[in-house]
Order: sequence, then structure tokens, then C-alpha cells
Amino acid sequence: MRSLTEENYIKSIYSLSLETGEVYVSELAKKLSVKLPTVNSMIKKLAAKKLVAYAPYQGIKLAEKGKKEALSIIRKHRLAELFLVKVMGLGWEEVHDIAEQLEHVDSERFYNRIDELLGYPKADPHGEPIPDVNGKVTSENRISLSQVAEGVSAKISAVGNDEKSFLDHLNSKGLQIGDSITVKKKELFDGSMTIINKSKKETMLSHQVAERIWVEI
Amino acid sequence: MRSLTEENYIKSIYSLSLETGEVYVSELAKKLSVKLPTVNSMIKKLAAKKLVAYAPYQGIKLAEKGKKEALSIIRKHRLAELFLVKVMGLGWEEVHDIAEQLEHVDSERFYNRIDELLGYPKADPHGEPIPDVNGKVTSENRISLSQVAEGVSAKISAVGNDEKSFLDHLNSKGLQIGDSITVKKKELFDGSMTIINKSKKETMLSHQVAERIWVEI
DNA sequence: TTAAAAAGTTATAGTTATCTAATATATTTA
DNA sequence: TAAATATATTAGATAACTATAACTTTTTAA
Repeated sequence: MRSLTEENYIKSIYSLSLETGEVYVSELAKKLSVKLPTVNSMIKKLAAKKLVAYAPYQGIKLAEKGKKEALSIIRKHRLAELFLVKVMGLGWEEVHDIAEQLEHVDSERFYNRIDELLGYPKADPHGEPIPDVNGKVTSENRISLSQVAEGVSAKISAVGNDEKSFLDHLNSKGLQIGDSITVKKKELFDGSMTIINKSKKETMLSHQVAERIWVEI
Repeated sequence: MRSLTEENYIKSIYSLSLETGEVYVSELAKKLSVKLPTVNSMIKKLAAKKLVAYAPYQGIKLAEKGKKEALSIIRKHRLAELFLVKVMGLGWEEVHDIAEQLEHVDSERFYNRIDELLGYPKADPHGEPIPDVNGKVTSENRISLSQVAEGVSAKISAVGNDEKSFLDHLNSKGLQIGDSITVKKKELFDGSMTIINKSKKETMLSHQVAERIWVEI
């Protein structure tokens, strides 16, 4: 089994690579809150283990083996989050930090049982897809709410941020995964928008918030 | 928060001290599967942190602070075990190893919720008492089945071993916490005994097994 | 197109937790 | 009670992960 540190590196490389394809040492250092040389030497180690592909001054790319392990950790994280919400009754805004710990639990039995109890779910409480036992991810076509035009309706399918402060904010606006909304007005000046929910209630969202909400049209 | 290693030392010192009062470096080394000098230096560190009291060539004693932390870890371990059995439907023989990992999860919210969901239970699936939030343990007077005289009836209240091999053995004999049994015959030669359960079924138990079963008369 | 800035690397060092080998103390027993 | 045995300690090393300081390469922009 991998060390906790290695697991966190692999997971971070994976999630950063979803945005950019290749991951730079400095990005990773920032994400993991460690200094550049620390990342540099760890990457060499991971490369020696064939978990990542790396050549000096180039980006880091997960190798097949590393990708598989990343997906396994992400699967555990997301199953844990959903379990904490559905079975244990916690709020979606408070499960991330606990799942960060549970994702390192090494027990197929534990996770397969959670999967079973939840009915082999496809998405976590934030709408993110849960990889299956084989690491396969079913993802839908989603776009950012910030890109939806005025007058267009959409359904919230996911949120691109797990942090409590962001989710508390959404809670205060009464927004949830699955909600159908319509973009009423978009401000050119700051990118903020007013949306209307099913019960005709109007809500104002800043650009930073709309950007992090994924919808399907 | 403590390192995983420190938590394991504290927990082991606590459980060994229940048997013997003071704990010796060599006992601890065996329990933790590390060498003597490793324990020696870690004990010095724990003593510097006022978690244990220690003077060279004397036994190790948990200080108040260490005891409190030990009880917190044990509480988490036992709550986790019961949760795995009651809520997740796992067998009592397979929860120990998972609980060894879950006991290090740092989240009051997580554990208080488990406690609540289980209705503030007093004992884990092996009959061991669960310390409450304040570290208070409610323990009954129990004796080892091996000390029960012929003809005497008793109720199984706990088992003194969490390991799968032992619990698989009890499963194969059909023994569970709460069972009422009567000692029919004890062999002087090897300390083995024959017991009768409620439905008159007779079972033979070796001394090593009877020794690890706690009963109340 | 070269100087400045950004990003990455190397060298060296500290901390934690472990080990082996050598030595010291305590306990048991002949 | 002295020798043998068991137990504990010290010294010195190593592996994993982190850091700072100094240097190199790449990218950006004047």
C-alpha cells in the first residue's frame, strides 16, 4: 500500500490534471502546501515507481498505474461523502474534511459495503461522479452556470468546490443539487447574475459563485 | 493532534496497563512489533510531553493526560466497531482491522453522530465497554469462563480478543455475546470444558478459548 | 534580444520513527 | 552471592518527508 503522503500527491496530480492536462511542480506545491523542492524530490520518487511520467522542467503526468490509484482514492472519498450525508445525516458542507481522512482507509470490504448500502450511486453530494470499482467514471456534459445565457433554464448538476465556506454560502441562498433554475439577468460589469428558482424566488449570485456551479441544459 | 504512532503507543500502554498496572518496555515493544530501543526513545518523548510517567528501568505509567487520550481513542475504536456491525451489517469478526484505522479519524462531529445513531451504546460488539464523551467507562463485574465451576450457569458478556481467527472460532461454535450457558464438565488435564447452551446443545471449549470469554454469573 | 521574473533543481539539513550493535542494569538461579 | 539470564539504555545509522539557500533553466517583457 502507498503512504498517506504518496496518496495525497497522486490525488492532487489527478485533480489538477483534469483542469490543465499537465501539472506543474509549483501548482502541486501550492495545492499540497509544501515547498518546491519537496515536490521535486517526491515526484522523482513517484516517477521511479512508475506512478507518474516526469522529465525535468516538463509537466507531471499520471502514468496508467497512478491514474488507477487516483481513481480508487477519489472513489473512496466520494463514497464516503455520500455515506456521511445519506446514512449518517450530515450536511453536504461538513463532509469534505471527514472524507479526506476516510479516503485513506484500506478496506475493500468497507467501501464495497458502503457502495452496496447506497445502491451503487453515480454521484457524490456535490454532484461529482463516483468512479466504479474498476475506476470507470460516468460523466455528463455539464457547463458552468456563468456561461448560461439570459432567459435560459438549467438544472444544477454539481458544484466545483467542496469547501465549507462555499457550501454554507449556497445553503444560505437555498441552492441544491438537482434544482431547476432560470437565468433572469446577467450583469456585464461584474458577471453577477440573478436567477429564479421553481418557486419564483429570485437570487443574486456573484460571478465567483456562478462559475463554480455546474449545470445541464 | 497526536501522530498516528503516538496514538498507538498510548492506546497500547493503556490496554496493557489494564492487565498489569505498569507496563514494561519489552511488553510494549512486543505489542507494537517494534524493537526495544524504538520504544525506549518514544517513551522518552511521551514522557517529555507529560503523557506518561517514566524513569529508566521502571515501568511506564500513563499520566492523566495520556489516559484521557487513550480513552478517547478506545471510545472511537469501539464506537466504530459497533457502527460497522449495527449500521453497516458487517460481522463482529471482521470489524477490528477497519476500526484500527477509523479510530484515528479526527472529527468530533463524526463520532458524536455515530454515538447518537447507535443510541449512546454501553458496549461494543465484543462486549467491551465504550467510554463516554468524558472518558467515563461503565464496567461490570465479569470473570473468565475458565474460572466458572462445573454445574454453574453464566451469561457471556464479552470476549477478550478481537482477532478474526478467534472470533471465527467462536462463530463456528455458535457462541455470541449475551448467550446463557452452563458449564457441564471441566477437564483437569488440559483445562478444557464442555458447556451447554439454552437449546441443550453441548460444545467443547479449550482452555485457551474459555480463558478469553468473559461471563457474568 | 537581452535583462528581469518565474519556475525548477541541487545541495544540505532537520524531524520522526525506525533499526542494529554495544553496553549497562536488574533479576534469577545455581 | 556470583554467574547467568533477562531487560533496558545508549550510540550511531537509515528511510521518509520536509525545509532553506544557492544555483539553473525557461519564460516574459522592456
